[in-house]
This record gives sequence, C-alpha cells and structure tokens, in this order.
Amino acid sequence: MATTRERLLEAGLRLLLEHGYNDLGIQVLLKETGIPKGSFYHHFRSKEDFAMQVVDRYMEEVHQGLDLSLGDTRLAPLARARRFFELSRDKYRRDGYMGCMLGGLGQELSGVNATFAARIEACFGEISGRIASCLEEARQQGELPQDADPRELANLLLNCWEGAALRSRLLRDPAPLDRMLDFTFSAATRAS
Amino acid sequence: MATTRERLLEAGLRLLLEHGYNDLGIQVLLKETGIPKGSFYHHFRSKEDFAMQVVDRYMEEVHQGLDLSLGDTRLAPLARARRFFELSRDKYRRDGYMGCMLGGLGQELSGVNATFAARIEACFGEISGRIASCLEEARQQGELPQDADPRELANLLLNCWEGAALRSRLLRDPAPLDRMLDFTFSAATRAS
DNA sequence: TCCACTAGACTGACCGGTCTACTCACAATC
DNA sequence: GATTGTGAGTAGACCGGTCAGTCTAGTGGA
Repeated sequence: MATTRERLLEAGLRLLLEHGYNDLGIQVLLKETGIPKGSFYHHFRSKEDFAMQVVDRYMEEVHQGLDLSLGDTRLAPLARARRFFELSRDKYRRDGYMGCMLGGLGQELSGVNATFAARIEACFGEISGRIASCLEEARQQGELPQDADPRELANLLLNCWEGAALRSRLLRDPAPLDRMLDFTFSAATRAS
Repeated sequence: MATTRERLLEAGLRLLLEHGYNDLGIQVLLKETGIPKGSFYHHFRSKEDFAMQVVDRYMEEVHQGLDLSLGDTRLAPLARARRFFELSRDKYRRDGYMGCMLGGLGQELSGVNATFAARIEACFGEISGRIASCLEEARQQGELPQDADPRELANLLLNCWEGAALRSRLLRDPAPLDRMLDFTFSAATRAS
C-alpha cells in the first residue's frame, strides 16, 4: 500500500484535473481516499501547498513523457517532438479526455493567484525548453528551415496544443488534438 | 445610469474573466456594484443563471467583433478573418490580457458542469462557423488551396487562438497571440 | 392600488484550517 | 530483555467565516 502522502497526491491528480482548484473541497478528497483531515494537514501546509505538490507530481509524469519521446533516437528529431504530443494525447485518453492540468489550473487561477500563475508558466517554460532543444537538432539536421527559431516554434506548438486540449476537454474527443498536430507539424517543415 | 440588470452583467464580464466562476462570490459582485442581494435574485434565478447570461453578453461582443471584421469588404476574405483575431487581441489588451472568458470558463467548468460545457462549446461553434464562411470565400477566391477545408481550418485557428490566449493570460503579454497569428495564417495560405 | 424593484437581515450548509487525543513503531535505559 | 519515552502519523470533532440562496419589508412610479 502506498503511503498516505502518495495516495493523496494520486487522488489529487485525478480530482484537480476533473474539478479544478476551487471546486475541489478537502473533504471530498479525504472521503475519496478514506484519509482523515489530521493526516492531510500533517503532510501538507495548506490546500494551496497540496495543489502545488500535485503540479510537481504532474510535471514528473510530463518529464517522463519527454524522456520517452525526445530520447528515442530511433526517430528523427521532428518525429520525437511529435511523439511527445502523441504520448500526451494517449494519456488524455486514459483520463477521459479531460485535457491538461496545467492548462486547467492556469486558466482558473492565473487571474487571482500570482504564485500559481508563475508556477504554471514555469512548467510551460520547462516543457517548451526541452522541445526547443529537440527542434534545434531538427534544424541542424535540415528537417526545419535554417532560419527557423526553435524556441519560438516550441512555444507555438505548446500553446496551440493547449488550445486543442481545451477543445478536446469540452468535446471529450481527441480529434482537435490530432488536427492540431497534422496542421502545425506539416506547416513547420514547410516554412520558417 | 444603466439598469440594475445591466450593471450586474457589466461587472460580471469583468469579474468572471478575472476570478472565474467558483472564485467569484455573489457578495463581491454586489459590493462592487453597490446593489443589494434582493435585486440580484430578482433579476437572476441563480448564480449559474447569471453566469450564463454574462456569457450571452460576452457573445454579443464577440459577434459585434465578427460583424466588424468579417463584414469589412475592403479587405480580402483571409485578411477579414485575421482582423477578427486582431480585434480580439485589442480587446484583451483593454482587459489587461486576461485572455478569453470562454476559454477560462470552459476550462474551469467543463469537467463538472455539463450545461456549461455545452454552452461554451456552442459558443465556439458559432464563432468557428462564421469564420468558416469567411474562409470558404477565401478558398473560392483562391486565397486558400482549392482542397482546403474551411470548417476544419476555422476550428483549428480558434483552438490555437485559445491556447495562445491562455499563455498570454499567464504572461500578461500579447506576444503569444501575434506569434500564433503569424504562424497559422502564413501556413494556411501555403498548404491544405 | 398595484407591482416591479430595492433593501438587507437571515439561514443552513459547507469551506479551509486548527485542535486535542490517540496509536504504535522504535530507541534509550537499566 | 522488559520498561519507558518519543515523535511521526492517524483520527475526527470543532472553529470562525463565507457561501448561495430565502424571506419579509419597504419604496416609488404608473
């Protein structure tokens, strides 16, 4: 049996994705996990602290996905980048197409909570940075135009992906994700 | 002085964009407007009813933007579509780059409230539909490849826009919006 | 007179967070 | 090796505050 802390974070991943931050009550989390309140506040300073640690946990999974895809040297660099998004899409399917937690929490909280906004933006920065390295490799190998800007392109892919993930969440359907990938990747190879 | 109902909706536009749904208390709305609770519940059945009407109001503004841009026959069809997004960007600037209310409420509520999810998706459908008509015209005039699919392309533009709007909200910066427009519009003209 | 509307006190439920009591594995002591 | 002390973790009753929503009273124009 996993530790109390791990069980809370695990449930947090699912519940925060579904409910968002403000709609998720501590009591619901505790009821779902069968863990009493005293334990929760022993392991976490506050609800906000908890959510932050859930985000950390979420990012661990994201980085695993990046390791798996960008590190797959059997693929050409551009295919590795695309593979990351495809792995993400597969993860979304397992979650019932609820989209991306970063996009969800970012939208909900960035208007009010600067700490959260900064954390989520930092997460996007991390992801975008790793994709950018991969795209730079693609550029050097001639898969992208020589004058392409890998960092800009990585941010663009990520942002468009988040938009597609929102639409996918609304429709509970992966189609917007695939359409976005087809369009942006075929466009990226064609122009700077 | 505007009517009580109008003042509430007006404040709702601003406060829902900033706080989202769950973080916005009725009391805050009433304090900001100086309107007593009895009046609120005279004009609106519930908080959810209120938010729905704020969305309706938001969509009126969106349609005005669409009228202004897509109806501007001095521009070529493709430029009209782009103009709509530029007008939206200008509106975001006036709001302090808080992104799009549809994206915000969609992300926050679509995991829990099916009524809201359907309403927001319908809004996206309306917008996308009007852009698609414009893109169809662009296709007929040869601005887009003959085999381009205007409806798909319109959805794609809108989705990518929403992603860029989220990032713009996180950064309080319009750059992601402009980058997205440059990339997608130059790509759309080039390929199907 | 009538009714749309204003006005705000009030309600019960629920919120995040605190508090004290308790359990139990394990280390220190003789 | 039995006894005792210690602290991490469990357990849930409880707290003040806030929530959406209700209720009754009053107001003012038609």
